[in-house]
Amino acid sequence: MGIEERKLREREEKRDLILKTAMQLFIEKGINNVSIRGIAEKIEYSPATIYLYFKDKGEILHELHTQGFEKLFSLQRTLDYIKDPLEKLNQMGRLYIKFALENPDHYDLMFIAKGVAEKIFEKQEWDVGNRSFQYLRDNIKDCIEQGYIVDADIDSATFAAWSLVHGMAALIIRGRCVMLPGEFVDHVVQGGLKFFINSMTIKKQQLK
Amino acid sequence: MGIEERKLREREEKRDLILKTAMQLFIEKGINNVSIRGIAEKIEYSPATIYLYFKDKGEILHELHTQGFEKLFSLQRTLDYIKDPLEKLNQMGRLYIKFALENPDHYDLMFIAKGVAEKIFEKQEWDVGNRSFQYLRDNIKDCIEQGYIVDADIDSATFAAWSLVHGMAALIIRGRCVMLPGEFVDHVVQGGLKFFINSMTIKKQQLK
DNA sequence: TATAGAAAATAAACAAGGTTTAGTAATTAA
DNA sequence: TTAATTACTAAACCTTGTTTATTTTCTATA
Repeated sequence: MGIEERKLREREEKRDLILKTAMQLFIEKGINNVSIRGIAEKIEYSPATIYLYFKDKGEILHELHTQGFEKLFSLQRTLDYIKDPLEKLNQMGRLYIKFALENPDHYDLMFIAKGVAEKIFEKQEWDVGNRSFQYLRDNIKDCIEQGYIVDADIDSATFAAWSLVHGMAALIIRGRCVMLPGEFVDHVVQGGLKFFINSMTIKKQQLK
Repeated sequence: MGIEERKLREREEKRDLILKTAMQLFIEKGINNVSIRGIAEKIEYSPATIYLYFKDKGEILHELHTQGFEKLFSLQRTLDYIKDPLEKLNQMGRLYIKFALENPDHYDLMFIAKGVAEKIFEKQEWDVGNRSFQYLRDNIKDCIEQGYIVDADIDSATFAAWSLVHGMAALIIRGRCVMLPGEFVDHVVQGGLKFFINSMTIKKQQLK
Protein backbone atom coordinates (compact mmCIF):
# COMPACT_ATOMS: atom_id res chain seq x y z
CA MET A 1 0.00 0.00 0.00
CA GLY A 2 1.49 3.29 -1.16
CA ILE A 3 -0.86 5.55 0.76
CA GLU A 4 1.10 5.47 3.95
CA GLU A 5 4.30 6.14 2.05
CA ARG A 6 2.71 9.05 0.25
CA LYS A 7 1.52 10.47 3.55
CA LEU A 8 4.95 10.11 5.03
CA ARG A 9 6.43 11.82 2.00
CA GLU A 10 3.87 14.62 2.14
CA ARG A 11 4.60 15.08 5.81
CA GLU A 12 8.29 15.32 5.05
CA GLU A 13 7.63 17.75 2.23
CA LYS A 14 5.56 20.00 4.44
CA ARG A 15 8.26 19.96 7.08
CA ASP A 16 10.78 20.96 4.47
CA LEU A 17 8.47 23.65 3.17
CA ILE A 18 8.22 25.14 6.63
CA LEU A 19 11.99 25.06 7.04
CA LYS A 20 12.62 26.50 3.61
CA THR A 21 10.09 29.27 4.16
CA ALA A 22 11.50 30.07 7.58
CA MET A 23 15.02 30.35 6.17
CA GLN A 24 13.83 32.47 3.29
CA LEU A 25 12.09 34.86 5.66
CA PHE A 26 15.14 34.95 7.93
CA ILE A 27 17.25 36.05 5.00
CA GLU A 28 14.67 38.53 3.79
CA LYS A 29 13.72 40.16 7.06
CA GLY A 30 16.32 39.15 9.62
CA ILE A 31 15.94 36.33 12.09
CA ASN A 32 14.48 38.62 14.71
CA ASN A 33 11.65 39.81 12.54
CA VAL A 34 10.26 36.43 11.65
CA SER A 35 7.40 34.94 13.65
CA ILE A 36 5.68 31.58 13.59
CA ARG A 37 2.64 33.47 12.39
CA GLY A 38 4.64 34.99 9.57
CA ILE A 39 5.86 31.62 8.42
CA ALA A 40 2.34 30.21 8.64
CA GLU A 41 0.93 33.04 6.59
CA LYS A 42 3.58 32.64 3.92
CA ILE A 43 2.78 28.96 3.41
CA GLU A 44 -0.95 29.65 3.78
CA TYR A 45 -1.58 27.52 6.82
CA SER A 46 -2.67 28.39 10.31
CA PRO A 47 0.00 29.00 12.94
CA ALA A 48 -1.15 25.96 14.89
CA THR A 49 -0.26 23.74 11.95
CA ILE A 50 3.41 24.57 12.41
CA TYR A 51 3.21 22.91 15.80
CA LEU A 52 2.13 19.63 14.20
CA TYR A 53 5.52 19.50 12.53
CA PHE A 54 7.77 21.13 15.11
CA LYS A 55 7.68 21.03 18.87
CA ASP A 56 8.42 24.73 19.13
CA LYS A 57 10.22 27.58 17.43
CA GLY A 58 13.52 26.46 18.83
CA GLU A 59 13.23 23.19 16.97
CA ILE A 60 12.92 25.02 13.67
CA LEU A 61 16.02 27.04 14.50
CA HIS A 62 17.86 23.92 15.54
CA GLU A 63 16.98 22.16 12.31
CA LEU A 64 18.24 25.07 10.23
CA HIS A 65 21.33 25.22 12.38
CA THR A 66 21.97 21.58 11.52
CA GLN A 67 21.45 22.22 7.82
CA GLY A 68 24.02 24.99 8.11
CA PHE A 69 26.56 22.57 9.52
CA GLU A 70 25.90 20.14 6.69
CA LYS A 71 26.58 22.90 4.22
CA LEU A 72 29.74 24.07 5.96
CA PHE A 73 31.10 20.56 6.21
CA SER A 74 30.44 19.80 2.55
CA LEU A 75 32.30 23.01 1.73
CA GLN A 76 35.21 21.97 3.89
CA ARG A 77 35.37 18.64 2.08
CA THR A 78 36.04 20.48 -1.19
CA LEU A 79 39.48 21.17 0.28
CA ASP A 80 40.28 17.50 0.69
CA TYR A 81 42.59 17.58 -2.30
CA ILE A 82 44.99 20.09 -0.77
CA LYS A 83 48.11 18.32 0.42
CA ASP A 84 50.10 21.04 2.15
CA PRO A 85 48.49 21.48 5.57
CA LEU A 86 49.54 25.10 5.77
CA GLU A 87 47.97 25.94 2.44
CA LYS A 88 44.94 23.96 3.52
CA LEU A 89 44.73 25.91 6.76
CA ASN A 90 44.87 29.09 4.78
CA GLN A 91 42.10 27.97 2.44
CA MET A 92 39.99 26.72 5.32
CA GLY A 93 40.19 30.11 6.95
CA ARG A 94 39.17 31.90 3.80
CA LEU A 95 36.38 29.45 3.15
CA TYR A 96 35.08 29.74 6.69
CA ILE A 97 34.92 33.51 6.55
CA LYS A 98 33.39 33.40 3.09
CA PHE A 99 30.71 30.99 4.27
CA ALA A 100 29.94 33.13 7.29
CA LEU A 101 29.66 36.38 5.40
CA GLU A 102 27.71 34.94 2.49
CA ASN A 103 25.29 33.09 4.77
CA PRO A 104 25.10 35.36 7.79
CA ASP A 105 21.76 34.01 8.95
CA HIS A 106 22.85 30.42 8.81
CA TYR A 107 26.09 31.33 10.51
CA ASP A 108 24.23 33.24 13.18
CA LEU A 109 22.07 30.23 13.99
CA MET A 110 25.08 27.94 14.03
CA PHE A 111 27.44 29.94 16.18
CA ILE A 112 25.88 33.01 17.70
CA ALA A 113 22.13 32.86 18.28
CA LYS A 114 20.68 32.18 21.67
CA GLY A 115 17.99 29.59 22.14
CA VAL A 116 19.81 27.27 19.77
CA ALA A 117 22.67 26.26 22.01
CA GLU A 118 20.14 25.16 24.61
CA LYS A 119 18.54 22.80 22.09
CA ILE A 120 21.92 21.43 21.14
CA PHE A 121 22.64 20.63 24.74
CA GLU A 122 19.14 19.30 25.33
CA LYS A 123 19.43 16.94 22.40
CA GLN A 124 23.12 16.21 23.02
CA GLU A 125 23.61 16.74 19.31
CA TRP A 126 27.03 18.15 18.63
CA ASP A 127 28.13 15.57 16.13
CA VAL A 128 27.51 17.77 13.10
CA GLY A 129 29.53 20.53 14.67
CA ASN A 130 32.25 18.26 15.93
CA ARG A 131 32.80 16.89 12.45
CA SER A 132 33.83 20.33 11.23
CA PHE A 133 35.90 20.96 14.31
CA GLN A 134 37.70 17.67 13.85
CA TYR A 135 38.37 18.49 10.24
CA LEU A 136 40.19 21.59 11.36
CA ARG A 137 41.87 19.78 14.22
CA ASP A 138 43.20 17.05 11.94
CA ASN A 139 44.73 19.66 9.73
CA ILE A 140 46.28 21.51 12.63
CA LYS A 141 47.67 18.20 13.75
CA ASP A 142 49.31 17.80 10.35
CA CYS A 143 50.69 21.31 10.65
CA ILE A 144 52.25 20.45 13.97
CA GLU A 145 53.62 17.14 12.75
CA GLN A 146 55.17 18.81 9.75
CA GLY A 147 56.75 21.47 11.90
CA TYR A 148 54.69 24.43 10.77
CA ILE A 149 53.48 24.95 14.28
CA VAL A 150 55.65 24.60 17.34
CA ASP A 151 55.20 25.14 21.03
CA ALA A 152 51.49 24.42 21.04
CA ASP A 153 49.22 21.55 21.84
CA ILE A 154 46.78 20.60 19.12
CA ASP A 155 43.64 21.64 20.92
CA SER A 156 44.87 25.05 21.95
CA ALA A 157 46.03 25.82 18.44
CA THR A 158 42.79 24.55 16.95
CA PHE A 159 40.71 26.58 19.35
CA ALA A 160 42.78 29.66 18.59
CA ALA A 161 42.31 29.25 14.86
CA TRP A 162 38.60 28.69 15.20
CA SER A 163 38.28 31.63 17.58
CA LEU A 164 40.10 33.91 15.20
CA VAL A 165 37.80 33.29 12.26
CA HIS A 166 34.71 33.11 14.41
CA GLY A 167 35.64 36.35 16.07
CA MET A 168 35.98 38.11 12.75
CA ALA A 169 32.71 36.72 11.44
CA ALA A 170 30.79 37.37 14.62
CA LEU A 171 31.99 40.95 14.98
CA ILE A 172 30.96 41.71 11.44
CA ILE A 173 27.65 39.84 11.47
CA ARG A 174 26.58 41.41 14.73
CA GLY A 175 27.33 44.89 13.47
CA ARG A 176 30.38 45.66 15.61
CA CYS A 177 32.33 46.95 12.62
CA VAL A 178 29.70 49.23 11.14
CA MET A 179 31.78 52.26 11.96
CA LEU A 180 34.42 51.11 9.51
CA PRO A 181 34.12 51.39 5.74
CA GLY A 182 33.34 48.07 4.08
CA GLU A 183 36.53 47.88 2.03
CA PHE A 184 38.56 48.46 5.15
CA VAL A 185 36.83 45.56 6.87
CA ASP A 186 37.58 43.34 3.89
CA HIS A 187 41.17 44.43 4.10
CA VAL A 188 41.68 43.71 7.79
CA VAL A 189 39.88 40.39 7.53
CA GLN A 190 42.14 39.17 4.76
CA GLY A 191 45.14 40.85 6.31
CA GLY A 192 44.36 39.49 9.76
CA LEU A 193 44.04 35.98 8.42
CA LYS A 194 47.32 36.23 6.55
CA PHE A 195 48.97 37.68 9.60
CA PHE A 196 47.82 34.81 11.77
CA ILE A 197 48.96 32.18 9.31
CA ASN A 198 52.21 33.94 8.51
CA SER A 199 53.07 33.89 12.18
CA MET A 200 53.60 30.18 11.58
CA THR A 201 54.82 30.08 8.00
CA ILE A 202 57.83 32.21 8.57
CA LYS A 203 58.76 30.14 11.52
CA LYS A 204 58.81 26.97 9.47
CA GLN A 205 60.93 28.62 6.84
CA GLN A 206 63.27 29.80 9.52
CA LEU A 207 63.31 26.49 11.26
CA LYS A 208 63.95 24.49 8.16
CA MET B 1 16.79 77.70 44.10
CA GLY B 2 17.77 74.13 44.88
CA ILE B 3 14.43 72.57 44.02
CA GLU B 4 15.21 72.23 40.36
CA GLU B 5 18.58 70.76 41.16
CA ARG B 6 17.06 68.30 43.56
CA LYS B 7 14.54 67.25 40.93
CA LEU B 8 17.29 66.81 38.41
CA ARG B 9 19.24 64.74 40.86
CA GLU B 10 16.21 62.63 41.72
CA ARG B 11 15.57 62.07 38.06
CA GLU B 12 19.15 60.96 37.57
CA GLU B 13 18.90 58.68 40.56
CA LYS B 14 15.77 57.03 39.25
CA ARG B 15 17.39 56.52 35.88
CA ASP B 16 20.33 54.90 37.59
CA LEU B 17 18.03 52.77 39.69
CA ILE B 18 16.35 51.49 36.55
CA LEU B 19 19.69 50.70 34.96
CA LYS B 20 21.04 49.07 38.08
CA THR B 21 17.93 46.97 38.47
CA ALA B 22 17.94 45.98 34.82
CA MET B 23 21.56 44.87 35.04
CA GLN B 24 20.92 43.01 38.25
CA LEU B 25 18.02 41.13 36.67
CA PHE B 26 20.08 40.41 33.56
CA ILE B 27 22.72 38.77 35.69
CA GLU B 28 20.16 36.91 37.77
CA LYS B 29 17.86 35.64 35.07
CA GLY B 30 19.66 36.11 31.76
CA ILE B 31 19.14 39.02 29.41
CA ASN B 32 16.42 37.20 27.51
CA ASN B 33 14.26 36.63 30.54
CA VAL B 34 14.05 40.22 31.68
CA SER B 35 11.12 42.38 30.67
CA ILE B 36 10.31 46.03 31.12
CA ARG B 37 7.43 44.85 33.25
CA GLY B 38 9.84 42.82 35.36
CA ILE B 39 12.12 45.77 35.93
CA ALA B 40 9.13 47.95 36.77
CA GLU B 41 7.84 45.46 39.30
CA LYS B 42 11.25 45.16 40.96
CA ILE B 43 11.50 48.91 41.52
CA GLU B 44 7.81 49.10 42.40
CA TYR B 45 6.75 51.45 39.64
CA SER B 46 4.42 50.95 36.74
CA PRO B 47 5.88 49.83 33.41
CA ALA B 48 4.88 53.11 31.83
CA THR B 49 7.17 54.97 34.20
CA ILE B 50 10.20 53.32 32.63
CA TYR B 51 9.28 55.07 29.41
CA LEU B 52 9.55 58.44 31.09
CA TYR B 53 13.24 57.76 31.58
CA PHE B 54 14.09 55.74 28.50
CA LYS B 55 12.82 55.96 24.94
CA ASP B 56 12.58 52.20 24.65
CA LYS B 57 14.13 48.97 25.82
CA GLY B 58 16.98 49.36 23.37
CA GLU B 59 18.05 52.55 25.07
CA ILE B 60 18.42 50.74 28.37
CA LEU B 61 20.54 48.10 26.70
CA HIS B 62 22.59 50.75 24.98
CA GLU B 63 23.22 52.57 28.23
CA LEU B 64 24.40 49.39 29.94
CA HIS B 65 26.54 48.65 26.91
CA THR B 66 28.21 52.01 27.37
CA GLN B 67 28.77 51.36 31.06
CA GLY B 68 30.41 48.11 30.07
CA PHE B 69 32.85 49.94 27.83
CA GLU B 70 33.69 52.34 30.64
CA LYS B 71 34.48 49.41 32.86
CA LEU B 72 36.57 47.65 30.25
CA PHE B 73 38.56 50.75 29.45
CA SER B 74 39.27 51.50 33.08
CA LEU B 75 40.53 47.93 33.39
CA GLN B 76 42.77 48.38 30.37
CA ARG B 77 44.23 51.50 31.94
CA THR B 78 45.49 49.43 34.87
CA LEU B 79 48.03 48.04 32.39
CA ASP B 80 49.47 51.46 31.62
CA TYR B 81 52.51 50.72 33.72
CA ILE B 82 53.68 47.81 31.58
CA LYS B 83 56.59 48.87 29.42
CA ASP B 84 57.21 45.86 27.21
CA PRO B 85 54.54 45.91 24.50
CA LEU B 86 54.60 42.16 24.11
CA GLU B 87 54.06 41.57 27.80
CA LYS B 88 51.38 44.21 27.68
CA LEU B 89 49.68 42.50 24.75
CA ASN B 90 49.73 39.30 26.70
CA GLN B 91 48.20 40.93 29.76
CA MET B 92 45.61 42.72 27.65
CA GLY B 93 44.49 39.44 26.19
CA ARG B 94 44.18 37.79 29.56
CA LEU B 95 42.38 40.79 30.97
CA TYR B 96 39.98 40.93 28.06
CA ILE B 97 39.00 37.29 28.39
CA LYS B 98 38.75 37.63 32.13
CA PHE B 99 36.45 40.62 31.80
CA ALA B 100 34.28 38.82 29.26
CA LEU B 101 33.90 35.64 31.27
CA GLU B 102 33.39 37.39 34.59
CA ASN B 103 30.84 39.81 33.13
CA PRO B 104 29.17 37.76 30.43
CA ASP B 105 26.03 39.87 30.36
CA HIS B 106 27.90 43.11 30.01
CA TYR B 107 30.11 41.55 27.40
CA ASP B 108 27.11 40.22 25.53
CA LEU B 109 25.56 43.66 25.35
CA MET B 110 28.82 45.23 24.27
CA PHE B 111 29.87 42.83 21.54
CA ILE B 112 27.24 40.25 20.72
CA ALA B 113 23.65 41.25 21.36
CA LYS B 114 21.38 42.36 18.59
CA GLY B 115 19.35 45.49 18.93
CA VAL B 116 22.29 47.26 20.51
CA ALA B 117 24.42 47.67 17.42
CA GLU B 118 21.52 49.42 15.72
CA LYS B 119 21.37 51.95 18.53
CA ILE B 120 25.11 52.50 18.28
CA PHE B 121 24.77 53.24 14.61
CA GLU B 122 21.66 55.33 15.12
CA LYS B 123 23.41 57.45 17.72
CA GLN B 124 26.77 57.35 15.93
CA GLU B 125 28.27 56.59 19.30
CA TRP B 126 31.33 54.45 18.90
CA ASP B 127 33.76 56.63 20.81
CA VAL B 128 33.64 54.51 23.96
CA GLY B 129 34.39 51.43 21.92
CA ASN B 130 37.00 53.07 19.77
CA ARG B 131 38.92 54.18 22.82
CA SER B 132 39.50 50.56 23.80
CA PHE B 133 40.28 49.57 20.25
CA GLN B 134 42.84 52.37 19.98
CA TYR B 135 44.41 51.28 23.22
CA LEU B 136 45.02 47.88 21.69
CA ARG B 137 46.06 49.37 18.39
CA ASP B 138 48.64 51.64 20.01
CA ASN B 139 50.17 48.67 21.71
CA ILE B 140 50.23 46.63 18.52
CA LYS B 141 51.92 49.60 16.92
CA ASP B 142 54.59 49.49 19.59
CA CYS B 143 54.97 45.77 18.99
CA ILE B 144 55.55 46.38 15.32
CA GLU B 145 57.94 49.24 15.90
CA GLN B 146 59.95 47.17 18.31
CA GLY B 147 60.12 44.30 15.88
CA TYR B 148 57.90 41.85 17.72
CA ILE B 149 55.54 41.75 14.79
CA VAL B 150 56.63 41.71 11.21
CA ASP B 151 54.90 41.39 7.89
CA ALA B 152 51.66 42.95 9.05
CA ASP B 153 49.97 46.29 8.90
CA ILE B 154 48.82 47.67 12.22
CA ASP B 155 45.12 47.43 11.54
CA SER B 156 45.15 43.87 10.31
CA ALA B 157 47.17 42.72 13.27
CA THR B 158 44.95 44.64 15.67
CA PHE B 159 41.80 43.22 14.15
CA ALA B 160 43.25 39.73 14.32
CA ALA B 161 44.11 40.10 17.98
CA TRP B 162 40.72 41.49 18.80
CA SER B 163 38.99 38.78 16.80
CA LEU B 164 40.91 36.06 18.56
CA VAL B 165 39.89 37.08 22.04
CA HIS B 166 36.40 38.04 21.00
CA GLY B 167 35.98 34.72 19.25
CA MET B 168 36.96 32.82 22.35
CA ALA B 169 34.71 34.86 24.59
CA ALA B 170 31.75 34.77 22.21
CA LEU B 171 31.93 31.03 21.64
CA ILE B 172 31.95 30.39 25.34
CA ILE B 173 29.33 32.95 26.30
CA ARG B 174 26.94 31.79 23.63
CA GLY B 175 27.25 28.19 24.70
CA ARG B 176 29.18 26.80 21.75
CA CYS B 177 31.64 25.04 23.99
CA VAL B 178 29.17 23.34 26.31
CA MET B 179 30.15 19.94 24.98
CA LEU B 180 33.63 20.38 26.39
CA PRO B 181 34.49 20.04 30.07
CA GLY B 182 35.05 23.38 31.76
CA GLU B 183 38.68 22.76 32.69
CA PHE B 184 39.42 21.87 29.11
CA VAL B 185 37.93 25.16 27.92
CA ASP B 186 40.08 27.02 30.43
CA HIS B 187 43.08 25.16 29.12
CA VAL B 188 42.53 25.90 25.44
CA VAL B 189 41.70 29.53 26.14
CA GLN B 190 44.94 30.08 27.99
CA GLY B 191 46.84 27.83 25.61
CA GLY B 192 45.34 29.47 22.54
CA LEU B 193 46.24 32.90 23.78
CA LYS B 194 49.80 31.86 24.52
CA PHE B 195 50.02 30.18 21.15
CA PHE B 196 48.92 33.32 19.37
CA ILE B 197 51.35 35.53 21.21
CA ASN B 198 54.20 33.05 20.99
CA SER B 199 53.81 33.04 17.23
CA MET B 200 55.37 36.50 17.47
CA THR B 201 57.66 36.17 20.43
CA ILE B 202 59.74 33.40 19.03
CA LYS B 203 60.09 35.29 15.82
CA LYS B 204 61.53 38.28 17.61
CA GLN B 205 63.98 36.08 19.46
CA GLN B 206 64.92 34.48 16.20
CA LEU B 207 65.19 37.77 14.39
CA LYS B 208 67.29 39.39 17.05
C1' DT C 1 -21.58 3.25 -0.74
C1' DA C 2 -22.13 4.67 3.88
C1' DT C 3 -19.75 5.29 8.03
C1' DA C 4 -16.66 4.86 12.07
C1' DG C 5 -12.25 6.13 13.23
C1' DA C 6 -7.89 8.35 12.41
C1' DA C 7 -5.28 12.12 10.73
C1' DA C 8 -4.73 16.94 9.45
C1' DA C 9 -5.90 21.44 10.04
C1' DT C 10 -7.84 25.35 12.23
C1' DA C 11 -10.30 28.97 15.18
C1' DA C 12 -10.06 30.84 19.30
C1' DA C 13 -8.02 31.68 23.33
C1' DC C 14 -4.11 32.30 26.90
C1' DA C 15 -0.16 34.42 28.60
C1' DA C 16 3.65 37.42 28.16
C1' DG C 17 5.87 41.17 26.31
C1' DG C 18 6.83 46.20 24.36
C1' DT C 19 4.64 50.37 23.92
C1' DT C 20 1.06 54.21 23.88
C1' DT C 21 -2.76 56.90 25.48
C1' DA C 22 -5.59 59.20 28.38
C1' DG C 23 -6.23 60.36 32.76
C1' DT C 24 -5.00 60.81 38.00
C1' DA C 25 -2.14 62.30 41.82
C1' DA C 26 1.52 65.08 43.57
C1' DT C 27 4.27 69.06 43.54
C1' DT C 28 5.41 73.77 42.70
C1' DA C 29 5.04 78.65 41.62
C1' DA C 30 1.82 82.51 41.72
C1' DT D 1 -5.57 78.92 47.55
C1' DT D 2 -5.26 77.89 42.92
C1' DA D 3 -3.44 77.24 38.32
C1' DA D 4 0.03 74.93 36.07
C1' DT D 5 3.50 71.78 35.71
C1' DT D 6 5.44 67.38 36.72
C1' DA D 7 5.35 62.50 37.99
C1' DC D 8 2.99 58.66 37.72
C1' DT D 9 -0.30 54.94 36.49
C1' DA D 10 -4.40 52.11 34.72
C1' DA D 11 -5.88 50.34 30.89
C1' DA D 12 -5.55 49.38 26.49
C1' DC D 13 -3.28 48.11 21.85
C1' DC D 14 -0.57 45.13 19.25
C1' DT D 15 2.54 41.39 18.39
C1' DT D 16 4.34 36.86 19.90
C1' DG D 17 4.68 31.85 21.14
C1' DT D 18 1.86 28.23 22.32
C1' DT D 19 -2.28 25.27 23.67
C1' DT D 20 -7.03 23.54 23.55
C1' DA D 21 -11.19 22.27 21.70
C1' DT D 22 -13.36 21.69 17.49
C1' DT D 23 -13.99 21.00 12.69
C1' DT D 24 -12.62 19.21 8.28
C1' DT D 25 -10.51 15.74 5.48
C1' DC D 26 -9.14 11.33 4.52
C1' DT D 27 -9.13 6.16 4.72
C1' DA D 28 -10.23 1.62 5.74
C1' DT D 29 -14.01 -1.41 6.37
C1' DA D 30 -18.85 -3.29 6.74
